[in-house]
Amino acid sequence: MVKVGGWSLPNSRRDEPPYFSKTQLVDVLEQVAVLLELSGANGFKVRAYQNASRALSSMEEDLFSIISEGRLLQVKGIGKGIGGLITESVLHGTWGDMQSLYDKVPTGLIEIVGIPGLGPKKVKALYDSLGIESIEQLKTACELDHISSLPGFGKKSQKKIFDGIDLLRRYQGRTRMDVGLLFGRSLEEKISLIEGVEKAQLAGSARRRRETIGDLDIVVSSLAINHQTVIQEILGLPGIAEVKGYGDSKISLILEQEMLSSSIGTGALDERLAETLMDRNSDATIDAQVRIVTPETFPFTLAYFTGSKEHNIRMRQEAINRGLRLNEFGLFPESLAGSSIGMEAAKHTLLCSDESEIYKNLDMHWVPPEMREDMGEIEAASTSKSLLPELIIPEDIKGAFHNHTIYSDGSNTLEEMAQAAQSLGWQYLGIADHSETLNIGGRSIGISSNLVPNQRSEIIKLNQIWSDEGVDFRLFHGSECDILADGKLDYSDDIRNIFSHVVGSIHALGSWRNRDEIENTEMLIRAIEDPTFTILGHPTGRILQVREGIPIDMHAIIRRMGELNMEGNLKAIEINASPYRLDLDWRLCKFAKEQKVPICINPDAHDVNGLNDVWYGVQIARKGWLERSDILNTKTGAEIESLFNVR
DNA sequence: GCCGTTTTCGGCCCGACTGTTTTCAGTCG
Repeated sequence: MVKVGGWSLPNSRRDEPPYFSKTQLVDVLEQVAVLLELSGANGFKVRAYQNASRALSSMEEDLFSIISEGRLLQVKGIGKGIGGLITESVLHGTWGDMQSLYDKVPTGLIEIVGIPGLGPKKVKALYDSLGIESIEQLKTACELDHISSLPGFGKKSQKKIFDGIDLLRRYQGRTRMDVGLLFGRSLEEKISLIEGVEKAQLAGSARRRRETIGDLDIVVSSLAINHQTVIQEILGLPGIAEVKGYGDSKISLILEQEMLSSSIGTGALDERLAETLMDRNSDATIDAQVRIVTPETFPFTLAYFTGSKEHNIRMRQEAINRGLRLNEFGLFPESLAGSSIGMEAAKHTLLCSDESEIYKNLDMHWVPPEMREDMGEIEAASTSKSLLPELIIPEDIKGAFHNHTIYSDGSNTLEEMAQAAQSLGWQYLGIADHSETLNIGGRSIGISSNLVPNQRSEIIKLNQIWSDEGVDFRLFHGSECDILADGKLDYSDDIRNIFSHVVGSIHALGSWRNRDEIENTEMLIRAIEDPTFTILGHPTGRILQVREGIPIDMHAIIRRMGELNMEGNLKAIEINASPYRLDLDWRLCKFAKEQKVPICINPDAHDVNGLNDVWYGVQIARKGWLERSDILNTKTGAEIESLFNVR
């Protein structure tokens, strides 16, 4: 989904190259693709811009270096045309004649393509014939019955557009992973219990563990003779706000809160979340697509609706390379399928009892769902000895380093937090309360310098008790220390040296937002280089669906941390496991691993229940290709003690 | 616009669904 805000070419805040950052280029290329589409450009050209944007965003090296060294055109997906535009903008700060494209397309059109059923072609037709360039105008045109007589439109289209405008207004966009999974598992469970259902499995972005989920996809396996009764049963389930449509093999639904209230057998974690949602009297809903297939077809359909679009494209290409064709019903020789399509073509499918056999027929190892994003997994799975990592699991976690108590803005005591950690089977808990300068809304939140020793002695006392009792558990006395606008850390050097570990975090985002990426990166690196600095907390400050992170070159920061680690320091980076943050972004995890920067999965808990959030962090780590050995909090308490500043 | 055991043009992933048409274009995932 394209954001409408900031729909213009960026101006540079710098007076020397690089005038623009990679992130800015990624955004511009994506916008250009949309504008081209709306102005009726060739679809393949549009895709070229999308591909180039994607290529840039997954590029790990510094863009300016690549351009300076003349290596830009070696990047797959960037050719002469787009490469020239990128080079011009970065080196000279200008955008060629791109401004004319921006001028040509009214920004209102971008909003209009968000209406379900209206794509770029139809939006352009409305603009060309009726001059419609805003949602308001479109609504009026519907009311005046001006749409239905247009070629290619009709009465039904007009009504659909009119209803769609309302839908767009209510449309919440994507749903956070925790909430989406809650709905998804609940529906999955209810369908599984229906008679005649062999299996119901969540697919789509929920199964891939994206940090936000668009709509839910559920694939249901059932013998053909049972399909009709199963469909009727599903339509009658509680918690369905609306049935958008259904046929012989597919149901499209909108789920509402009641779906959660009657859920059974979910863990304590999910029950609490369900309660919270109900308490807030939230009107959150989520769309769900249910596909009913036969047991033989199930693995193909599951794989098809699990892979990201990009992963699936690559998979189909792998099939083509072997004289095969892959669709949601099977994998079959092109020669036998001929001109038939869909289920008919799949009559000749190779039999696969599960997903792994589909991959095997394409000479690949099975790829965990989280990794199906075309981020290198196809290549890694295609080698004779798999290069896919053995992904971390939640049970590997032995503690966490960033948690709050009543000393700052937490709501439980040291003892209560420790007890909760012990009941999770952890060997340690890192306390990292806020530092002195932090105040939110004029209220001071952090621990003042003179109170730090109090917390220290309380922790020493508790640790002594466990040690005496022979309990393998300890608290680490750390700090979530503010990184100030000039890159200095809060507290004096003396105070910071008291702590076993320092989680450096940015909280006062204002000045960081008003600076460019290059300056922010410089300041943050300055903070990281401080000898007392241990862990970078919620690295970009993003809050999912609320605010973007600060402009920052994460690749450069991770590279620098890697260098410092090579010099014998311990500089780690956090995956903040709060489902509303999930920052570090999963796309950067693999890079951090390659640069030898350890990752911590930190729940950032503010109460005893918050510790459970670690589970979401593990999902992100899996998505980011991380193994047990990449994660700092899979180490034992004794190992961490020897790594930290513990005296 | 990008790409290439088919090096400079002709491809570029697959299919369902919808509504408009009367064979298909556009949208969606």
